Amino acid sequence: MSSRERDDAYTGDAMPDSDANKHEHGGLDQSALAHVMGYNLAQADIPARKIFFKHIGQPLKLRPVEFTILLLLMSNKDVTQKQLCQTLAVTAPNVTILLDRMQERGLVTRVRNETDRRSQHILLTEQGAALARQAHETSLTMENEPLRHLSAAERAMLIELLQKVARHRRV
Amino acid sequence: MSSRERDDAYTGDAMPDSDANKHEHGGLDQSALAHVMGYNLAQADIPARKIFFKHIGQPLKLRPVEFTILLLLMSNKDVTQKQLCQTLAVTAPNVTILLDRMQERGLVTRVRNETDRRSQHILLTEQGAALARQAHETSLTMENEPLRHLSAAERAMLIELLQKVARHRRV
DNA sequence: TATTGTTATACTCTATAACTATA
DNA sequence: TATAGTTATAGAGTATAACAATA
Repeated sequence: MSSRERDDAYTGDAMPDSDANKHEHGGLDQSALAHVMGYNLAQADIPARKIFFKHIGQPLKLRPVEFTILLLLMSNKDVTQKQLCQTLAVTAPNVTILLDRMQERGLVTRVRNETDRRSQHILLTEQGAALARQAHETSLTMENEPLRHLSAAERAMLIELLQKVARHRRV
Repeated sequence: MSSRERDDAYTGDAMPDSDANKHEHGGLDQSALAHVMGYNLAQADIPARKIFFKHIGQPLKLRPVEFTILLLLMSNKDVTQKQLCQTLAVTAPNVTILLDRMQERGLVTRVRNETDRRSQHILLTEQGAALARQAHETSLTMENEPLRHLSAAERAMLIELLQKVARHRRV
């Protein structure tokens, strides 16, 4: 079956620390998976989540999705739950539950949209806005140290490419 | 901060690629989040998961972690549960449950390590090896069409950068 | 004493179906 | 009829603590 058939695709990557597909965490050869986008996303997500929970998740008592919602509300007016569903790829019932929790915590309020009373606009409270600002501030620097082995250009490139992947999903 | 500072990005909808942080899915301005690695990973993961479930998850009845385990077993000998824990960042009890399920399904067997009888080696059965080969084969091409808007160089670069992020996590 | 793996358990996350209220 | 949101519920994923066997 030759799990080595794609090795050439990774040679000559000109990276300083470019070992082959071996000796990662657990010392397993990952060559059969190296080409799968989803696998690499999951692997990169491990340190990313660790960083998030250390700097924002635990100190501010925020889950990733809650953090995201706060920051989206910070930059957008008249946000509806439907919009959050689409942006976050979370189902409507789960957004309802998330917002219930955030509302009980005094971070957001829901205001019925008077032009279409089926929908509601989600608003940050004073407290929610303050927390959003604090989380945003923290997020600006928290990844610097753990990702110091990536140059600024590499980080910018990585984010650009991730957005290119994300942008072209159909809904 | 003014939540309206990026309104100018509103204009010029229906652009192929070059738009700013607006008009993603749900039409929300994501500028406050655009710099956060974890957020971009999550966004890119949405289409990646969709691709996986369409081509492998549903037809082969495999979850992402099970797929990963199969392919790791395909390329590695004498794999222990401990190694899987470290590579996948999954806790020991959950690896136990995962392997129980895969064993019941006839995909793997566990063989006690005779040099250190605390550990076991996970082996693919005939059936498991066949499924692994099939999944691997599918994984080689399944992302081509949905990621066609990324050039080969961009995909290679993206994967390389993701691995660079992943490689430097401590355990 | 430390390590590998298991059991028991609980908590979170996510998904679906059925419902309401509005349009 | 269709849409925004809710309720109820079940399944999957993930985490911790306590334990057994082995080193």
